[in-house]
Amino acid sequence: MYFCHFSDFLGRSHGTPTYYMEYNFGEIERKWKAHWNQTNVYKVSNDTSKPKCYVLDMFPYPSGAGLHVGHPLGYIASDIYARFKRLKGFNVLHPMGFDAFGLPAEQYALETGQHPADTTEKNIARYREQLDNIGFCYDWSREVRTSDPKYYKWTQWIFLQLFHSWYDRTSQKARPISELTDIFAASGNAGHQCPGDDKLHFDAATWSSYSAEQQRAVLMHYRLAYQGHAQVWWCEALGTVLANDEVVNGVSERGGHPVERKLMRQWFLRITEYADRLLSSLDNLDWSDAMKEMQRNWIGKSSGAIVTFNLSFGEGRGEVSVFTTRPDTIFGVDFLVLAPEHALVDAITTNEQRQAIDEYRQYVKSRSERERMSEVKQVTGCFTGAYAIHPLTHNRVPVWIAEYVLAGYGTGAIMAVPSGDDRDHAFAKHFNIPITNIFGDQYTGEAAYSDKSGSIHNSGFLTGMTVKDATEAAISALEKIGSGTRRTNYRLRDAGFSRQRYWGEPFPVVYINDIPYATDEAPISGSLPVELPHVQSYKPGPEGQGPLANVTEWVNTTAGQRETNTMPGYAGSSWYFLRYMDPHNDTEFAGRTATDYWNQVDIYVGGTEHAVGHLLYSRMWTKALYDLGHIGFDEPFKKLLNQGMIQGSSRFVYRINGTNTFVSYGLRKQHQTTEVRVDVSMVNGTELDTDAFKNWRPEYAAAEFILEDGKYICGAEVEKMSKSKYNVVNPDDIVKQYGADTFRMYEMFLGPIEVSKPWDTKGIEGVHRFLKKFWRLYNDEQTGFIVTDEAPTEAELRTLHKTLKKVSEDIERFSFNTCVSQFMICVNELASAGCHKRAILEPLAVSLASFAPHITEELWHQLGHTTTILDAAFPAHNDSFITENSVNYAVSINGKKRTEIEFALEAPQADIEAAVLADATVQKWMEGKPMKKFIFVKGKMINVVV
RNA sequence: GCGGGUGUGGUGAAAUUGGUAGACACGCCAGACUUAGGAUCUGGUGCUGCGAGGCUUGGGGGUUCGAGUCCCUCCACCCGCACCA
Repeated sequence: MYFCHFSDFLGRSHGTPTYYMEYNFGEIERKWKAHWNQTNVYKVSNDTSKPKCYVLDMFPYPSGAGLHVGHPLGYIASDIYARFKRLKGFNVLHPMGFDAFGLPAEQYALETGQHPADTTEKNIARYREQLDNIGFCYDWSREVRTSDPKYYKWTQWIFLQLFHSWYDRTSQKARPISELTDIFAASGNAGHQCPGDDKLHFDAATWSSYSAEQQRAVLMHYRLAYQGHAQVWWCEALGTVLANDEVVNGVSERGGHPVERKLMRQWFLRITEYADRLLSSLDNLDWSDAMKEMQRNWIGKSSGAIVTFNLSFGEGRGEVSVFTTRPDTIFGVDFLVLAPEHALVDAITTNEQRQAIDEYRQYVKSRSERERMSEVKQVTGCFTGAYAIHPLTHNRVPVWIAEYVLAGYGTGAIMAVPSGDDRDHAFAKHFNIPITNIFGDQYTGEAAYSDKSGSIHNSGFLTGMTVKDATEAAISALEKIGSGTRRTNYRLRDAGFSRQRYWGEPFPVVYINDIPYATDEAPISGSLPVELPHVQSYKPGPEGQGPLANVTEWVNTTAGQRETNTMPGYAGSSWYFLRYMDPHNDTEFAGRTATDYWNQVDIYVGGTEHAVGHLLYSRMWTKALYDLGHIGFDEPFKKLLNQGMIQGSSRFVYRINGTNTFVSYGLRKQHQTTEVRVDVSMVNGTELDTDAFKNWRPEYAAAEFILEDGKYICGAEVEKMSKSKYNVVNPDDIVKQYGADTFRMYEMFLGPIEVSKPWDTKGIEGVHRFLKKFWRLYNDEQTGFIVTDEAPTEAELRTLHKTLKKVSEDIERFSFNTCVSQFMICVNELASAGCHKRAILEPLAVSLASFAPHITEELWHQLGHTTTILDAAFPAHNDSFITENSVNYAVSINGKKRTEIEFALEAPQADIEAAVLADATVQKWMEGKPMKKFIFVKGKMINVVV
């Protein structure tokens, strides 16, 4: 039997397979994919005595562009891990789904005039096809789509749980709001400071005297999902609200229209109540330091004090609070600075300063946030004319406003200590404000001393103390006179939860007389889900409202008007890992038996781009559901693995300016040229297929080329893989050409999973050759199946067991590239030994099965098995086959390796020492000098010191 | 500026606890089989030197019998945060 190699290389079918004597990946993969599909091999049961393992991928947003070779990197890694754990006897949950709601789909729909439901459906079908092509072991019967009403019913339900809950700071957990009303009726809010308004105090009698509406308004300040007001970017020309990243340089990204800040009523999640728990429970997670650090930065905990200063402005009196992380520097305060937007500015500005202040505030308004953030060097500010009274020294200190103080952080006001803070120092120098030195010789007068070591000087009762002691002493002193209090501040803000969009989850909320009611409480008492109405037009509603505001028959119910905002993209993704556990449950978001069994995600694989968004929100939702008793764990993802990006490798040609002639890379310097990107599919390595280039576009049809060595060589550059850079490689093409098994292994072979690296299609040949060589251990191209029952040699057993050991250890530590190397070493050794023995090849096939599932399933059946290799057991390695009884020692003289000598492993050190010293090479390098020391590390090396 | 990470041949990389640096591949060179080779196989390939040898893990310094690995310092690049009080 002779096959045409050429067609084989292209992966074409041979018609009737007479059984694959040579590796015909196309037929093999087609056959087993169909078989696995028919026999439901990937279906996972919740009902088993096996130990569980939950392996999760970050589910994709199905964009119109489809997958490129970079996307599946993490999916392949998790698939290998999931298959490996199954072979190791675990019940493995490895699901996949789609994050199908979102802004891009709505945008794409608006642009193309298709309904987002239709485009999303199409995109998912395409993603599914591409994923299936790679041979993943997902249990598709558990698929979730966030845009499916059966799914978002429970997203809405969880929102209602948050709406009906408050955070008890004493017990540090969420509790039902009904318990809070009981507390208020009994003792007012004295024991539970209001998180939405810390000035709100009432006793039981006052609470009872409130009207039902007033009580609801108070409760809104406590709810975990609550309504408040926030600034959004409003674009009059587009008639819509824009996301932060849709606003570039103060105008809309689309169209460049002017935008303005607009205050709108919005839903929020009170994630700030969870700040401390989100921070402290990071310590127990098996996440990378970088990832934990990003979350810590985002939460931004800083401890210090609130200090209150009395104010005097002309005849007026008042007070202002500042937040400081350095209460120990209180005696160094030379002035206060308020944010220009601070509410007090108008009131305290004196008549003499009013014009200057108004002008300065006008100037600040004209500055975009981007400008305010990027210009760090320039010092600006304006004196208000008001003075503050220092609470300890009773000195008068001037009150300024400056753009470097932000309204939204702390209290929007600071106490400036120029001798201890760089920005305050620069400000004082610029405006000639006298500087009080509280650091003695440590402060030079040239730059602020912001170091926290050393001691405090010139500071009354704090003088001589360390920073730490002075901080404590200052806070107690301020507390005693009622001018300050200890305070922990967080950078973290409550999460905005409203979007003025169509393609998202509707809120289960109805307004009666403008007061929001949950649909599951009286007087609404409706049921979930609140379905998103299918509409033809989803243009923005009036006055910045979402498109749903136009659907009056949906908005107006007998009880009242529906909320017309929708939930943001992260709503559905904050809990999807729970739904996979029990995806068809109609009565609960997931049954408790299921969530108790599957518990936390053991390994979560995804990119770093979700470091703070998705990963923080899902942690908060998990904690809230845990507090309310719905699940039994309060962290969702035990271990996190961040895959690196696969970058594109772009190719360039060089057009001689003003001509249609292109010059090869090496000769381009001899001409004035313009760099032009070309599609990587037309380039083999760096050699351009000039005919393909001519056919690419009409304007290149008559292109001419200046070649070097008869070839046109392209320039190359590594950059992000994207359509616009013409460097996208589609996994479908690679699978067609080399097969899914080769593709999977090559992605893993590229390097460590966490590291970003460029895609290079050329390198795939090595992995493909490996699989062909592996195949030939089992099959001869002329005679077919050649596996024998001969007894294996010691060397063959050593090769096998070394491989089993390394591969099982490396998979556990997610080092997949080294596994592939080890398989190559193993197959190279077995091929050289001419090994075709079942005792070696059967376990080897199982060990490779998680990397190359198709070829190993085929060989498994050739070996006579009738059940799937997925249900085989991963062969245990036996150390006794691995240990060698002699070692080739590296022998060094003074730490430099000079020779190698072989000794038995158990040889006594004295014998070895004698033999080494007698060795001719050793004697030559010792140059007759006496030996000082003999270092012998058993099994490793020998060093002679002279 | 702060925090985190990375730096090893022409290329992707390996070296898990300090113990033979460059495994395994790509590419390249030479050869075998062949009508042919994008099939398969064999040998070579860090740099330098005719050679013995010398040099080599971003640069410099240190600890050690021994450092890619530990410590100090400097440099470059990537990621996150940032007039954050």
